[in-house]
Amino acid sequence: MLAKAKRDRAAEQRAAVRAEIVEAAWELARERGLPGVTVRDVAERIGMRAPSLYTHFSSKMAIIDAMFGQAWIDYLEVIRVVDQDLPAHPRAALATVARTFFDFAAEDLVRYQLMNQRTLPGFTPSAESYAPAVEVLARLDDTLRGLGITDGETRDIFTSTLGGLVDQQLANDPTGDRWRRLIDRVIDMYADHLGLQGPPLWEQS
Amino acid sequence: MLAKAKRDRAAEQRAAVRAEIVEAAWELARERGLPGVTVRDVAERIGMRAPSLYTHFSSKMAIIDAMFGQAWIDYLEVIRVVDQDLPAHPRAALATVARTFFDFAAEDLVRYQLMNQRTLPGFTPSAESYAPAVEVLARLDDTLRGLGITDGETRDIFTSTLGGLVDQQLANDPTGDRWRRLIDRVIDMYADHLGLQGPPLWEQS
DNA sequence: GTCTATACACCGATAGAC
DNA sequence: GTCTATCGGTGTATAGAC
Repeated sequence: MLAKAKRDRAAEQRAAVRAEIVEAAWELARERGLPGVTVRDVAERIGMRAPSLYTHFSSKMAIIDAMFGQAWIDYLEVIRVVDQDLPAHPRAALATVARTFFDFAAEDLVRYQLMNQRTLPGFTPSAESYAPAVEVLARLDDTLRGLGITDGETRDIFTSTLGGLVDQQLANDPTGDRWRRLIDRVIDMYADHLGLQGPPLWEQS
Repeated sequence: MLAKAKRDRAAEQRAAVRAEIVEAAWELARERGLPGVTVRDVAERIGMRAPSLYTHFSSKMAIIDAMFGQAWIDYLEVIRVVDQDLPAHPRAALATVARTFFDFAAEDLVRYQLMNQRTLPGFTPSAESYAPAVEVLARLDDTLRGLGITDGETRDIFTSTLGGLVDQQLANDPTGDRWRRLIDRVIDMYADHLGLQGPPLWEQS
């Protein structure tokens, strides 16, 4: 029993150090982009030397992989909360889903690149890190099914249209809201295309 | 006169070498991604040593900048041809514009990343290299205006929706056509939203 | 587990001979 | 204009002392 408790404390300590490493890696990524994350600098930021990190991660890619997984887990937590009280109005529900995704993405360009774009040549997420991404998509499917959207192509149009707004925002106006302001119009356009009932979110002049 | 002719030949030679360098850089980028483009390897590919490249480009970034400019010039040439006989039917014209962009983008993932995404930390195109991109957007404005689309937001919806299809295609199904097949549906959705007349491109079952 | 020291490969860029 | 040689730096990763 004593031994058990001791092992648990050690495991907790190791997990804490791992989290500290990943957090430092995120800081560097935000400041200098994903390629700016180097083992040396991550170690320095938490008062370690580079070789010490290899006690906790087998390689730099393992650190990136942990960042990828954590980002999707963070988003999963966000939508778990949001999904609990989506508006009853279908268009408003779609707009809420869209705005939640948009804001999470726009909040952190580097995180979005890591999560959704193939920006790191050679990086492929591990099955473990990919799992929360799969769950996010499954939940989105559930939500859309609740609104009567069951067709795969129709779902693809939703995700790609939304992704397009995010991409343009991040690429061309990273600190503004030029494309965010279009969310309601785009949701109406999509809802009209589906024949979703209810008043439009956006009033054309 | 003789001196003039001699200078011209020298200038042509220099331009040819520059083009050769840029072409070799593209080959490397396609094979190994944009970060895989190194001055050494570009030089080796054309039978030179790395320092010799600095006779033709002041830095590696200058090479990337030339690649950026050339990519947009290439696309400009494509749409100059396509614009000459766009279909009379407005929806068909939109679909042609969309398919032209989509296919050019999907043809070369790395080129698309360089042209349209902020994937290289620290790279900002020079004014000269950016000029053809501006002209492409101006021509798109002309085309859309010809279809009665004059509002900036409405234009932004077109470009972002189209970009979204491309991004999803490249990120999730780079060799397939899962999102390309949605172009007609998406164009109809957009045209319906605008109140564009004419029969739909895509027949819902 | 963390450290120092270091290996090894690679990078962009420059100096100076030819 | 191209070369050889090299600088000063980067990177990931390992060996071995403590």
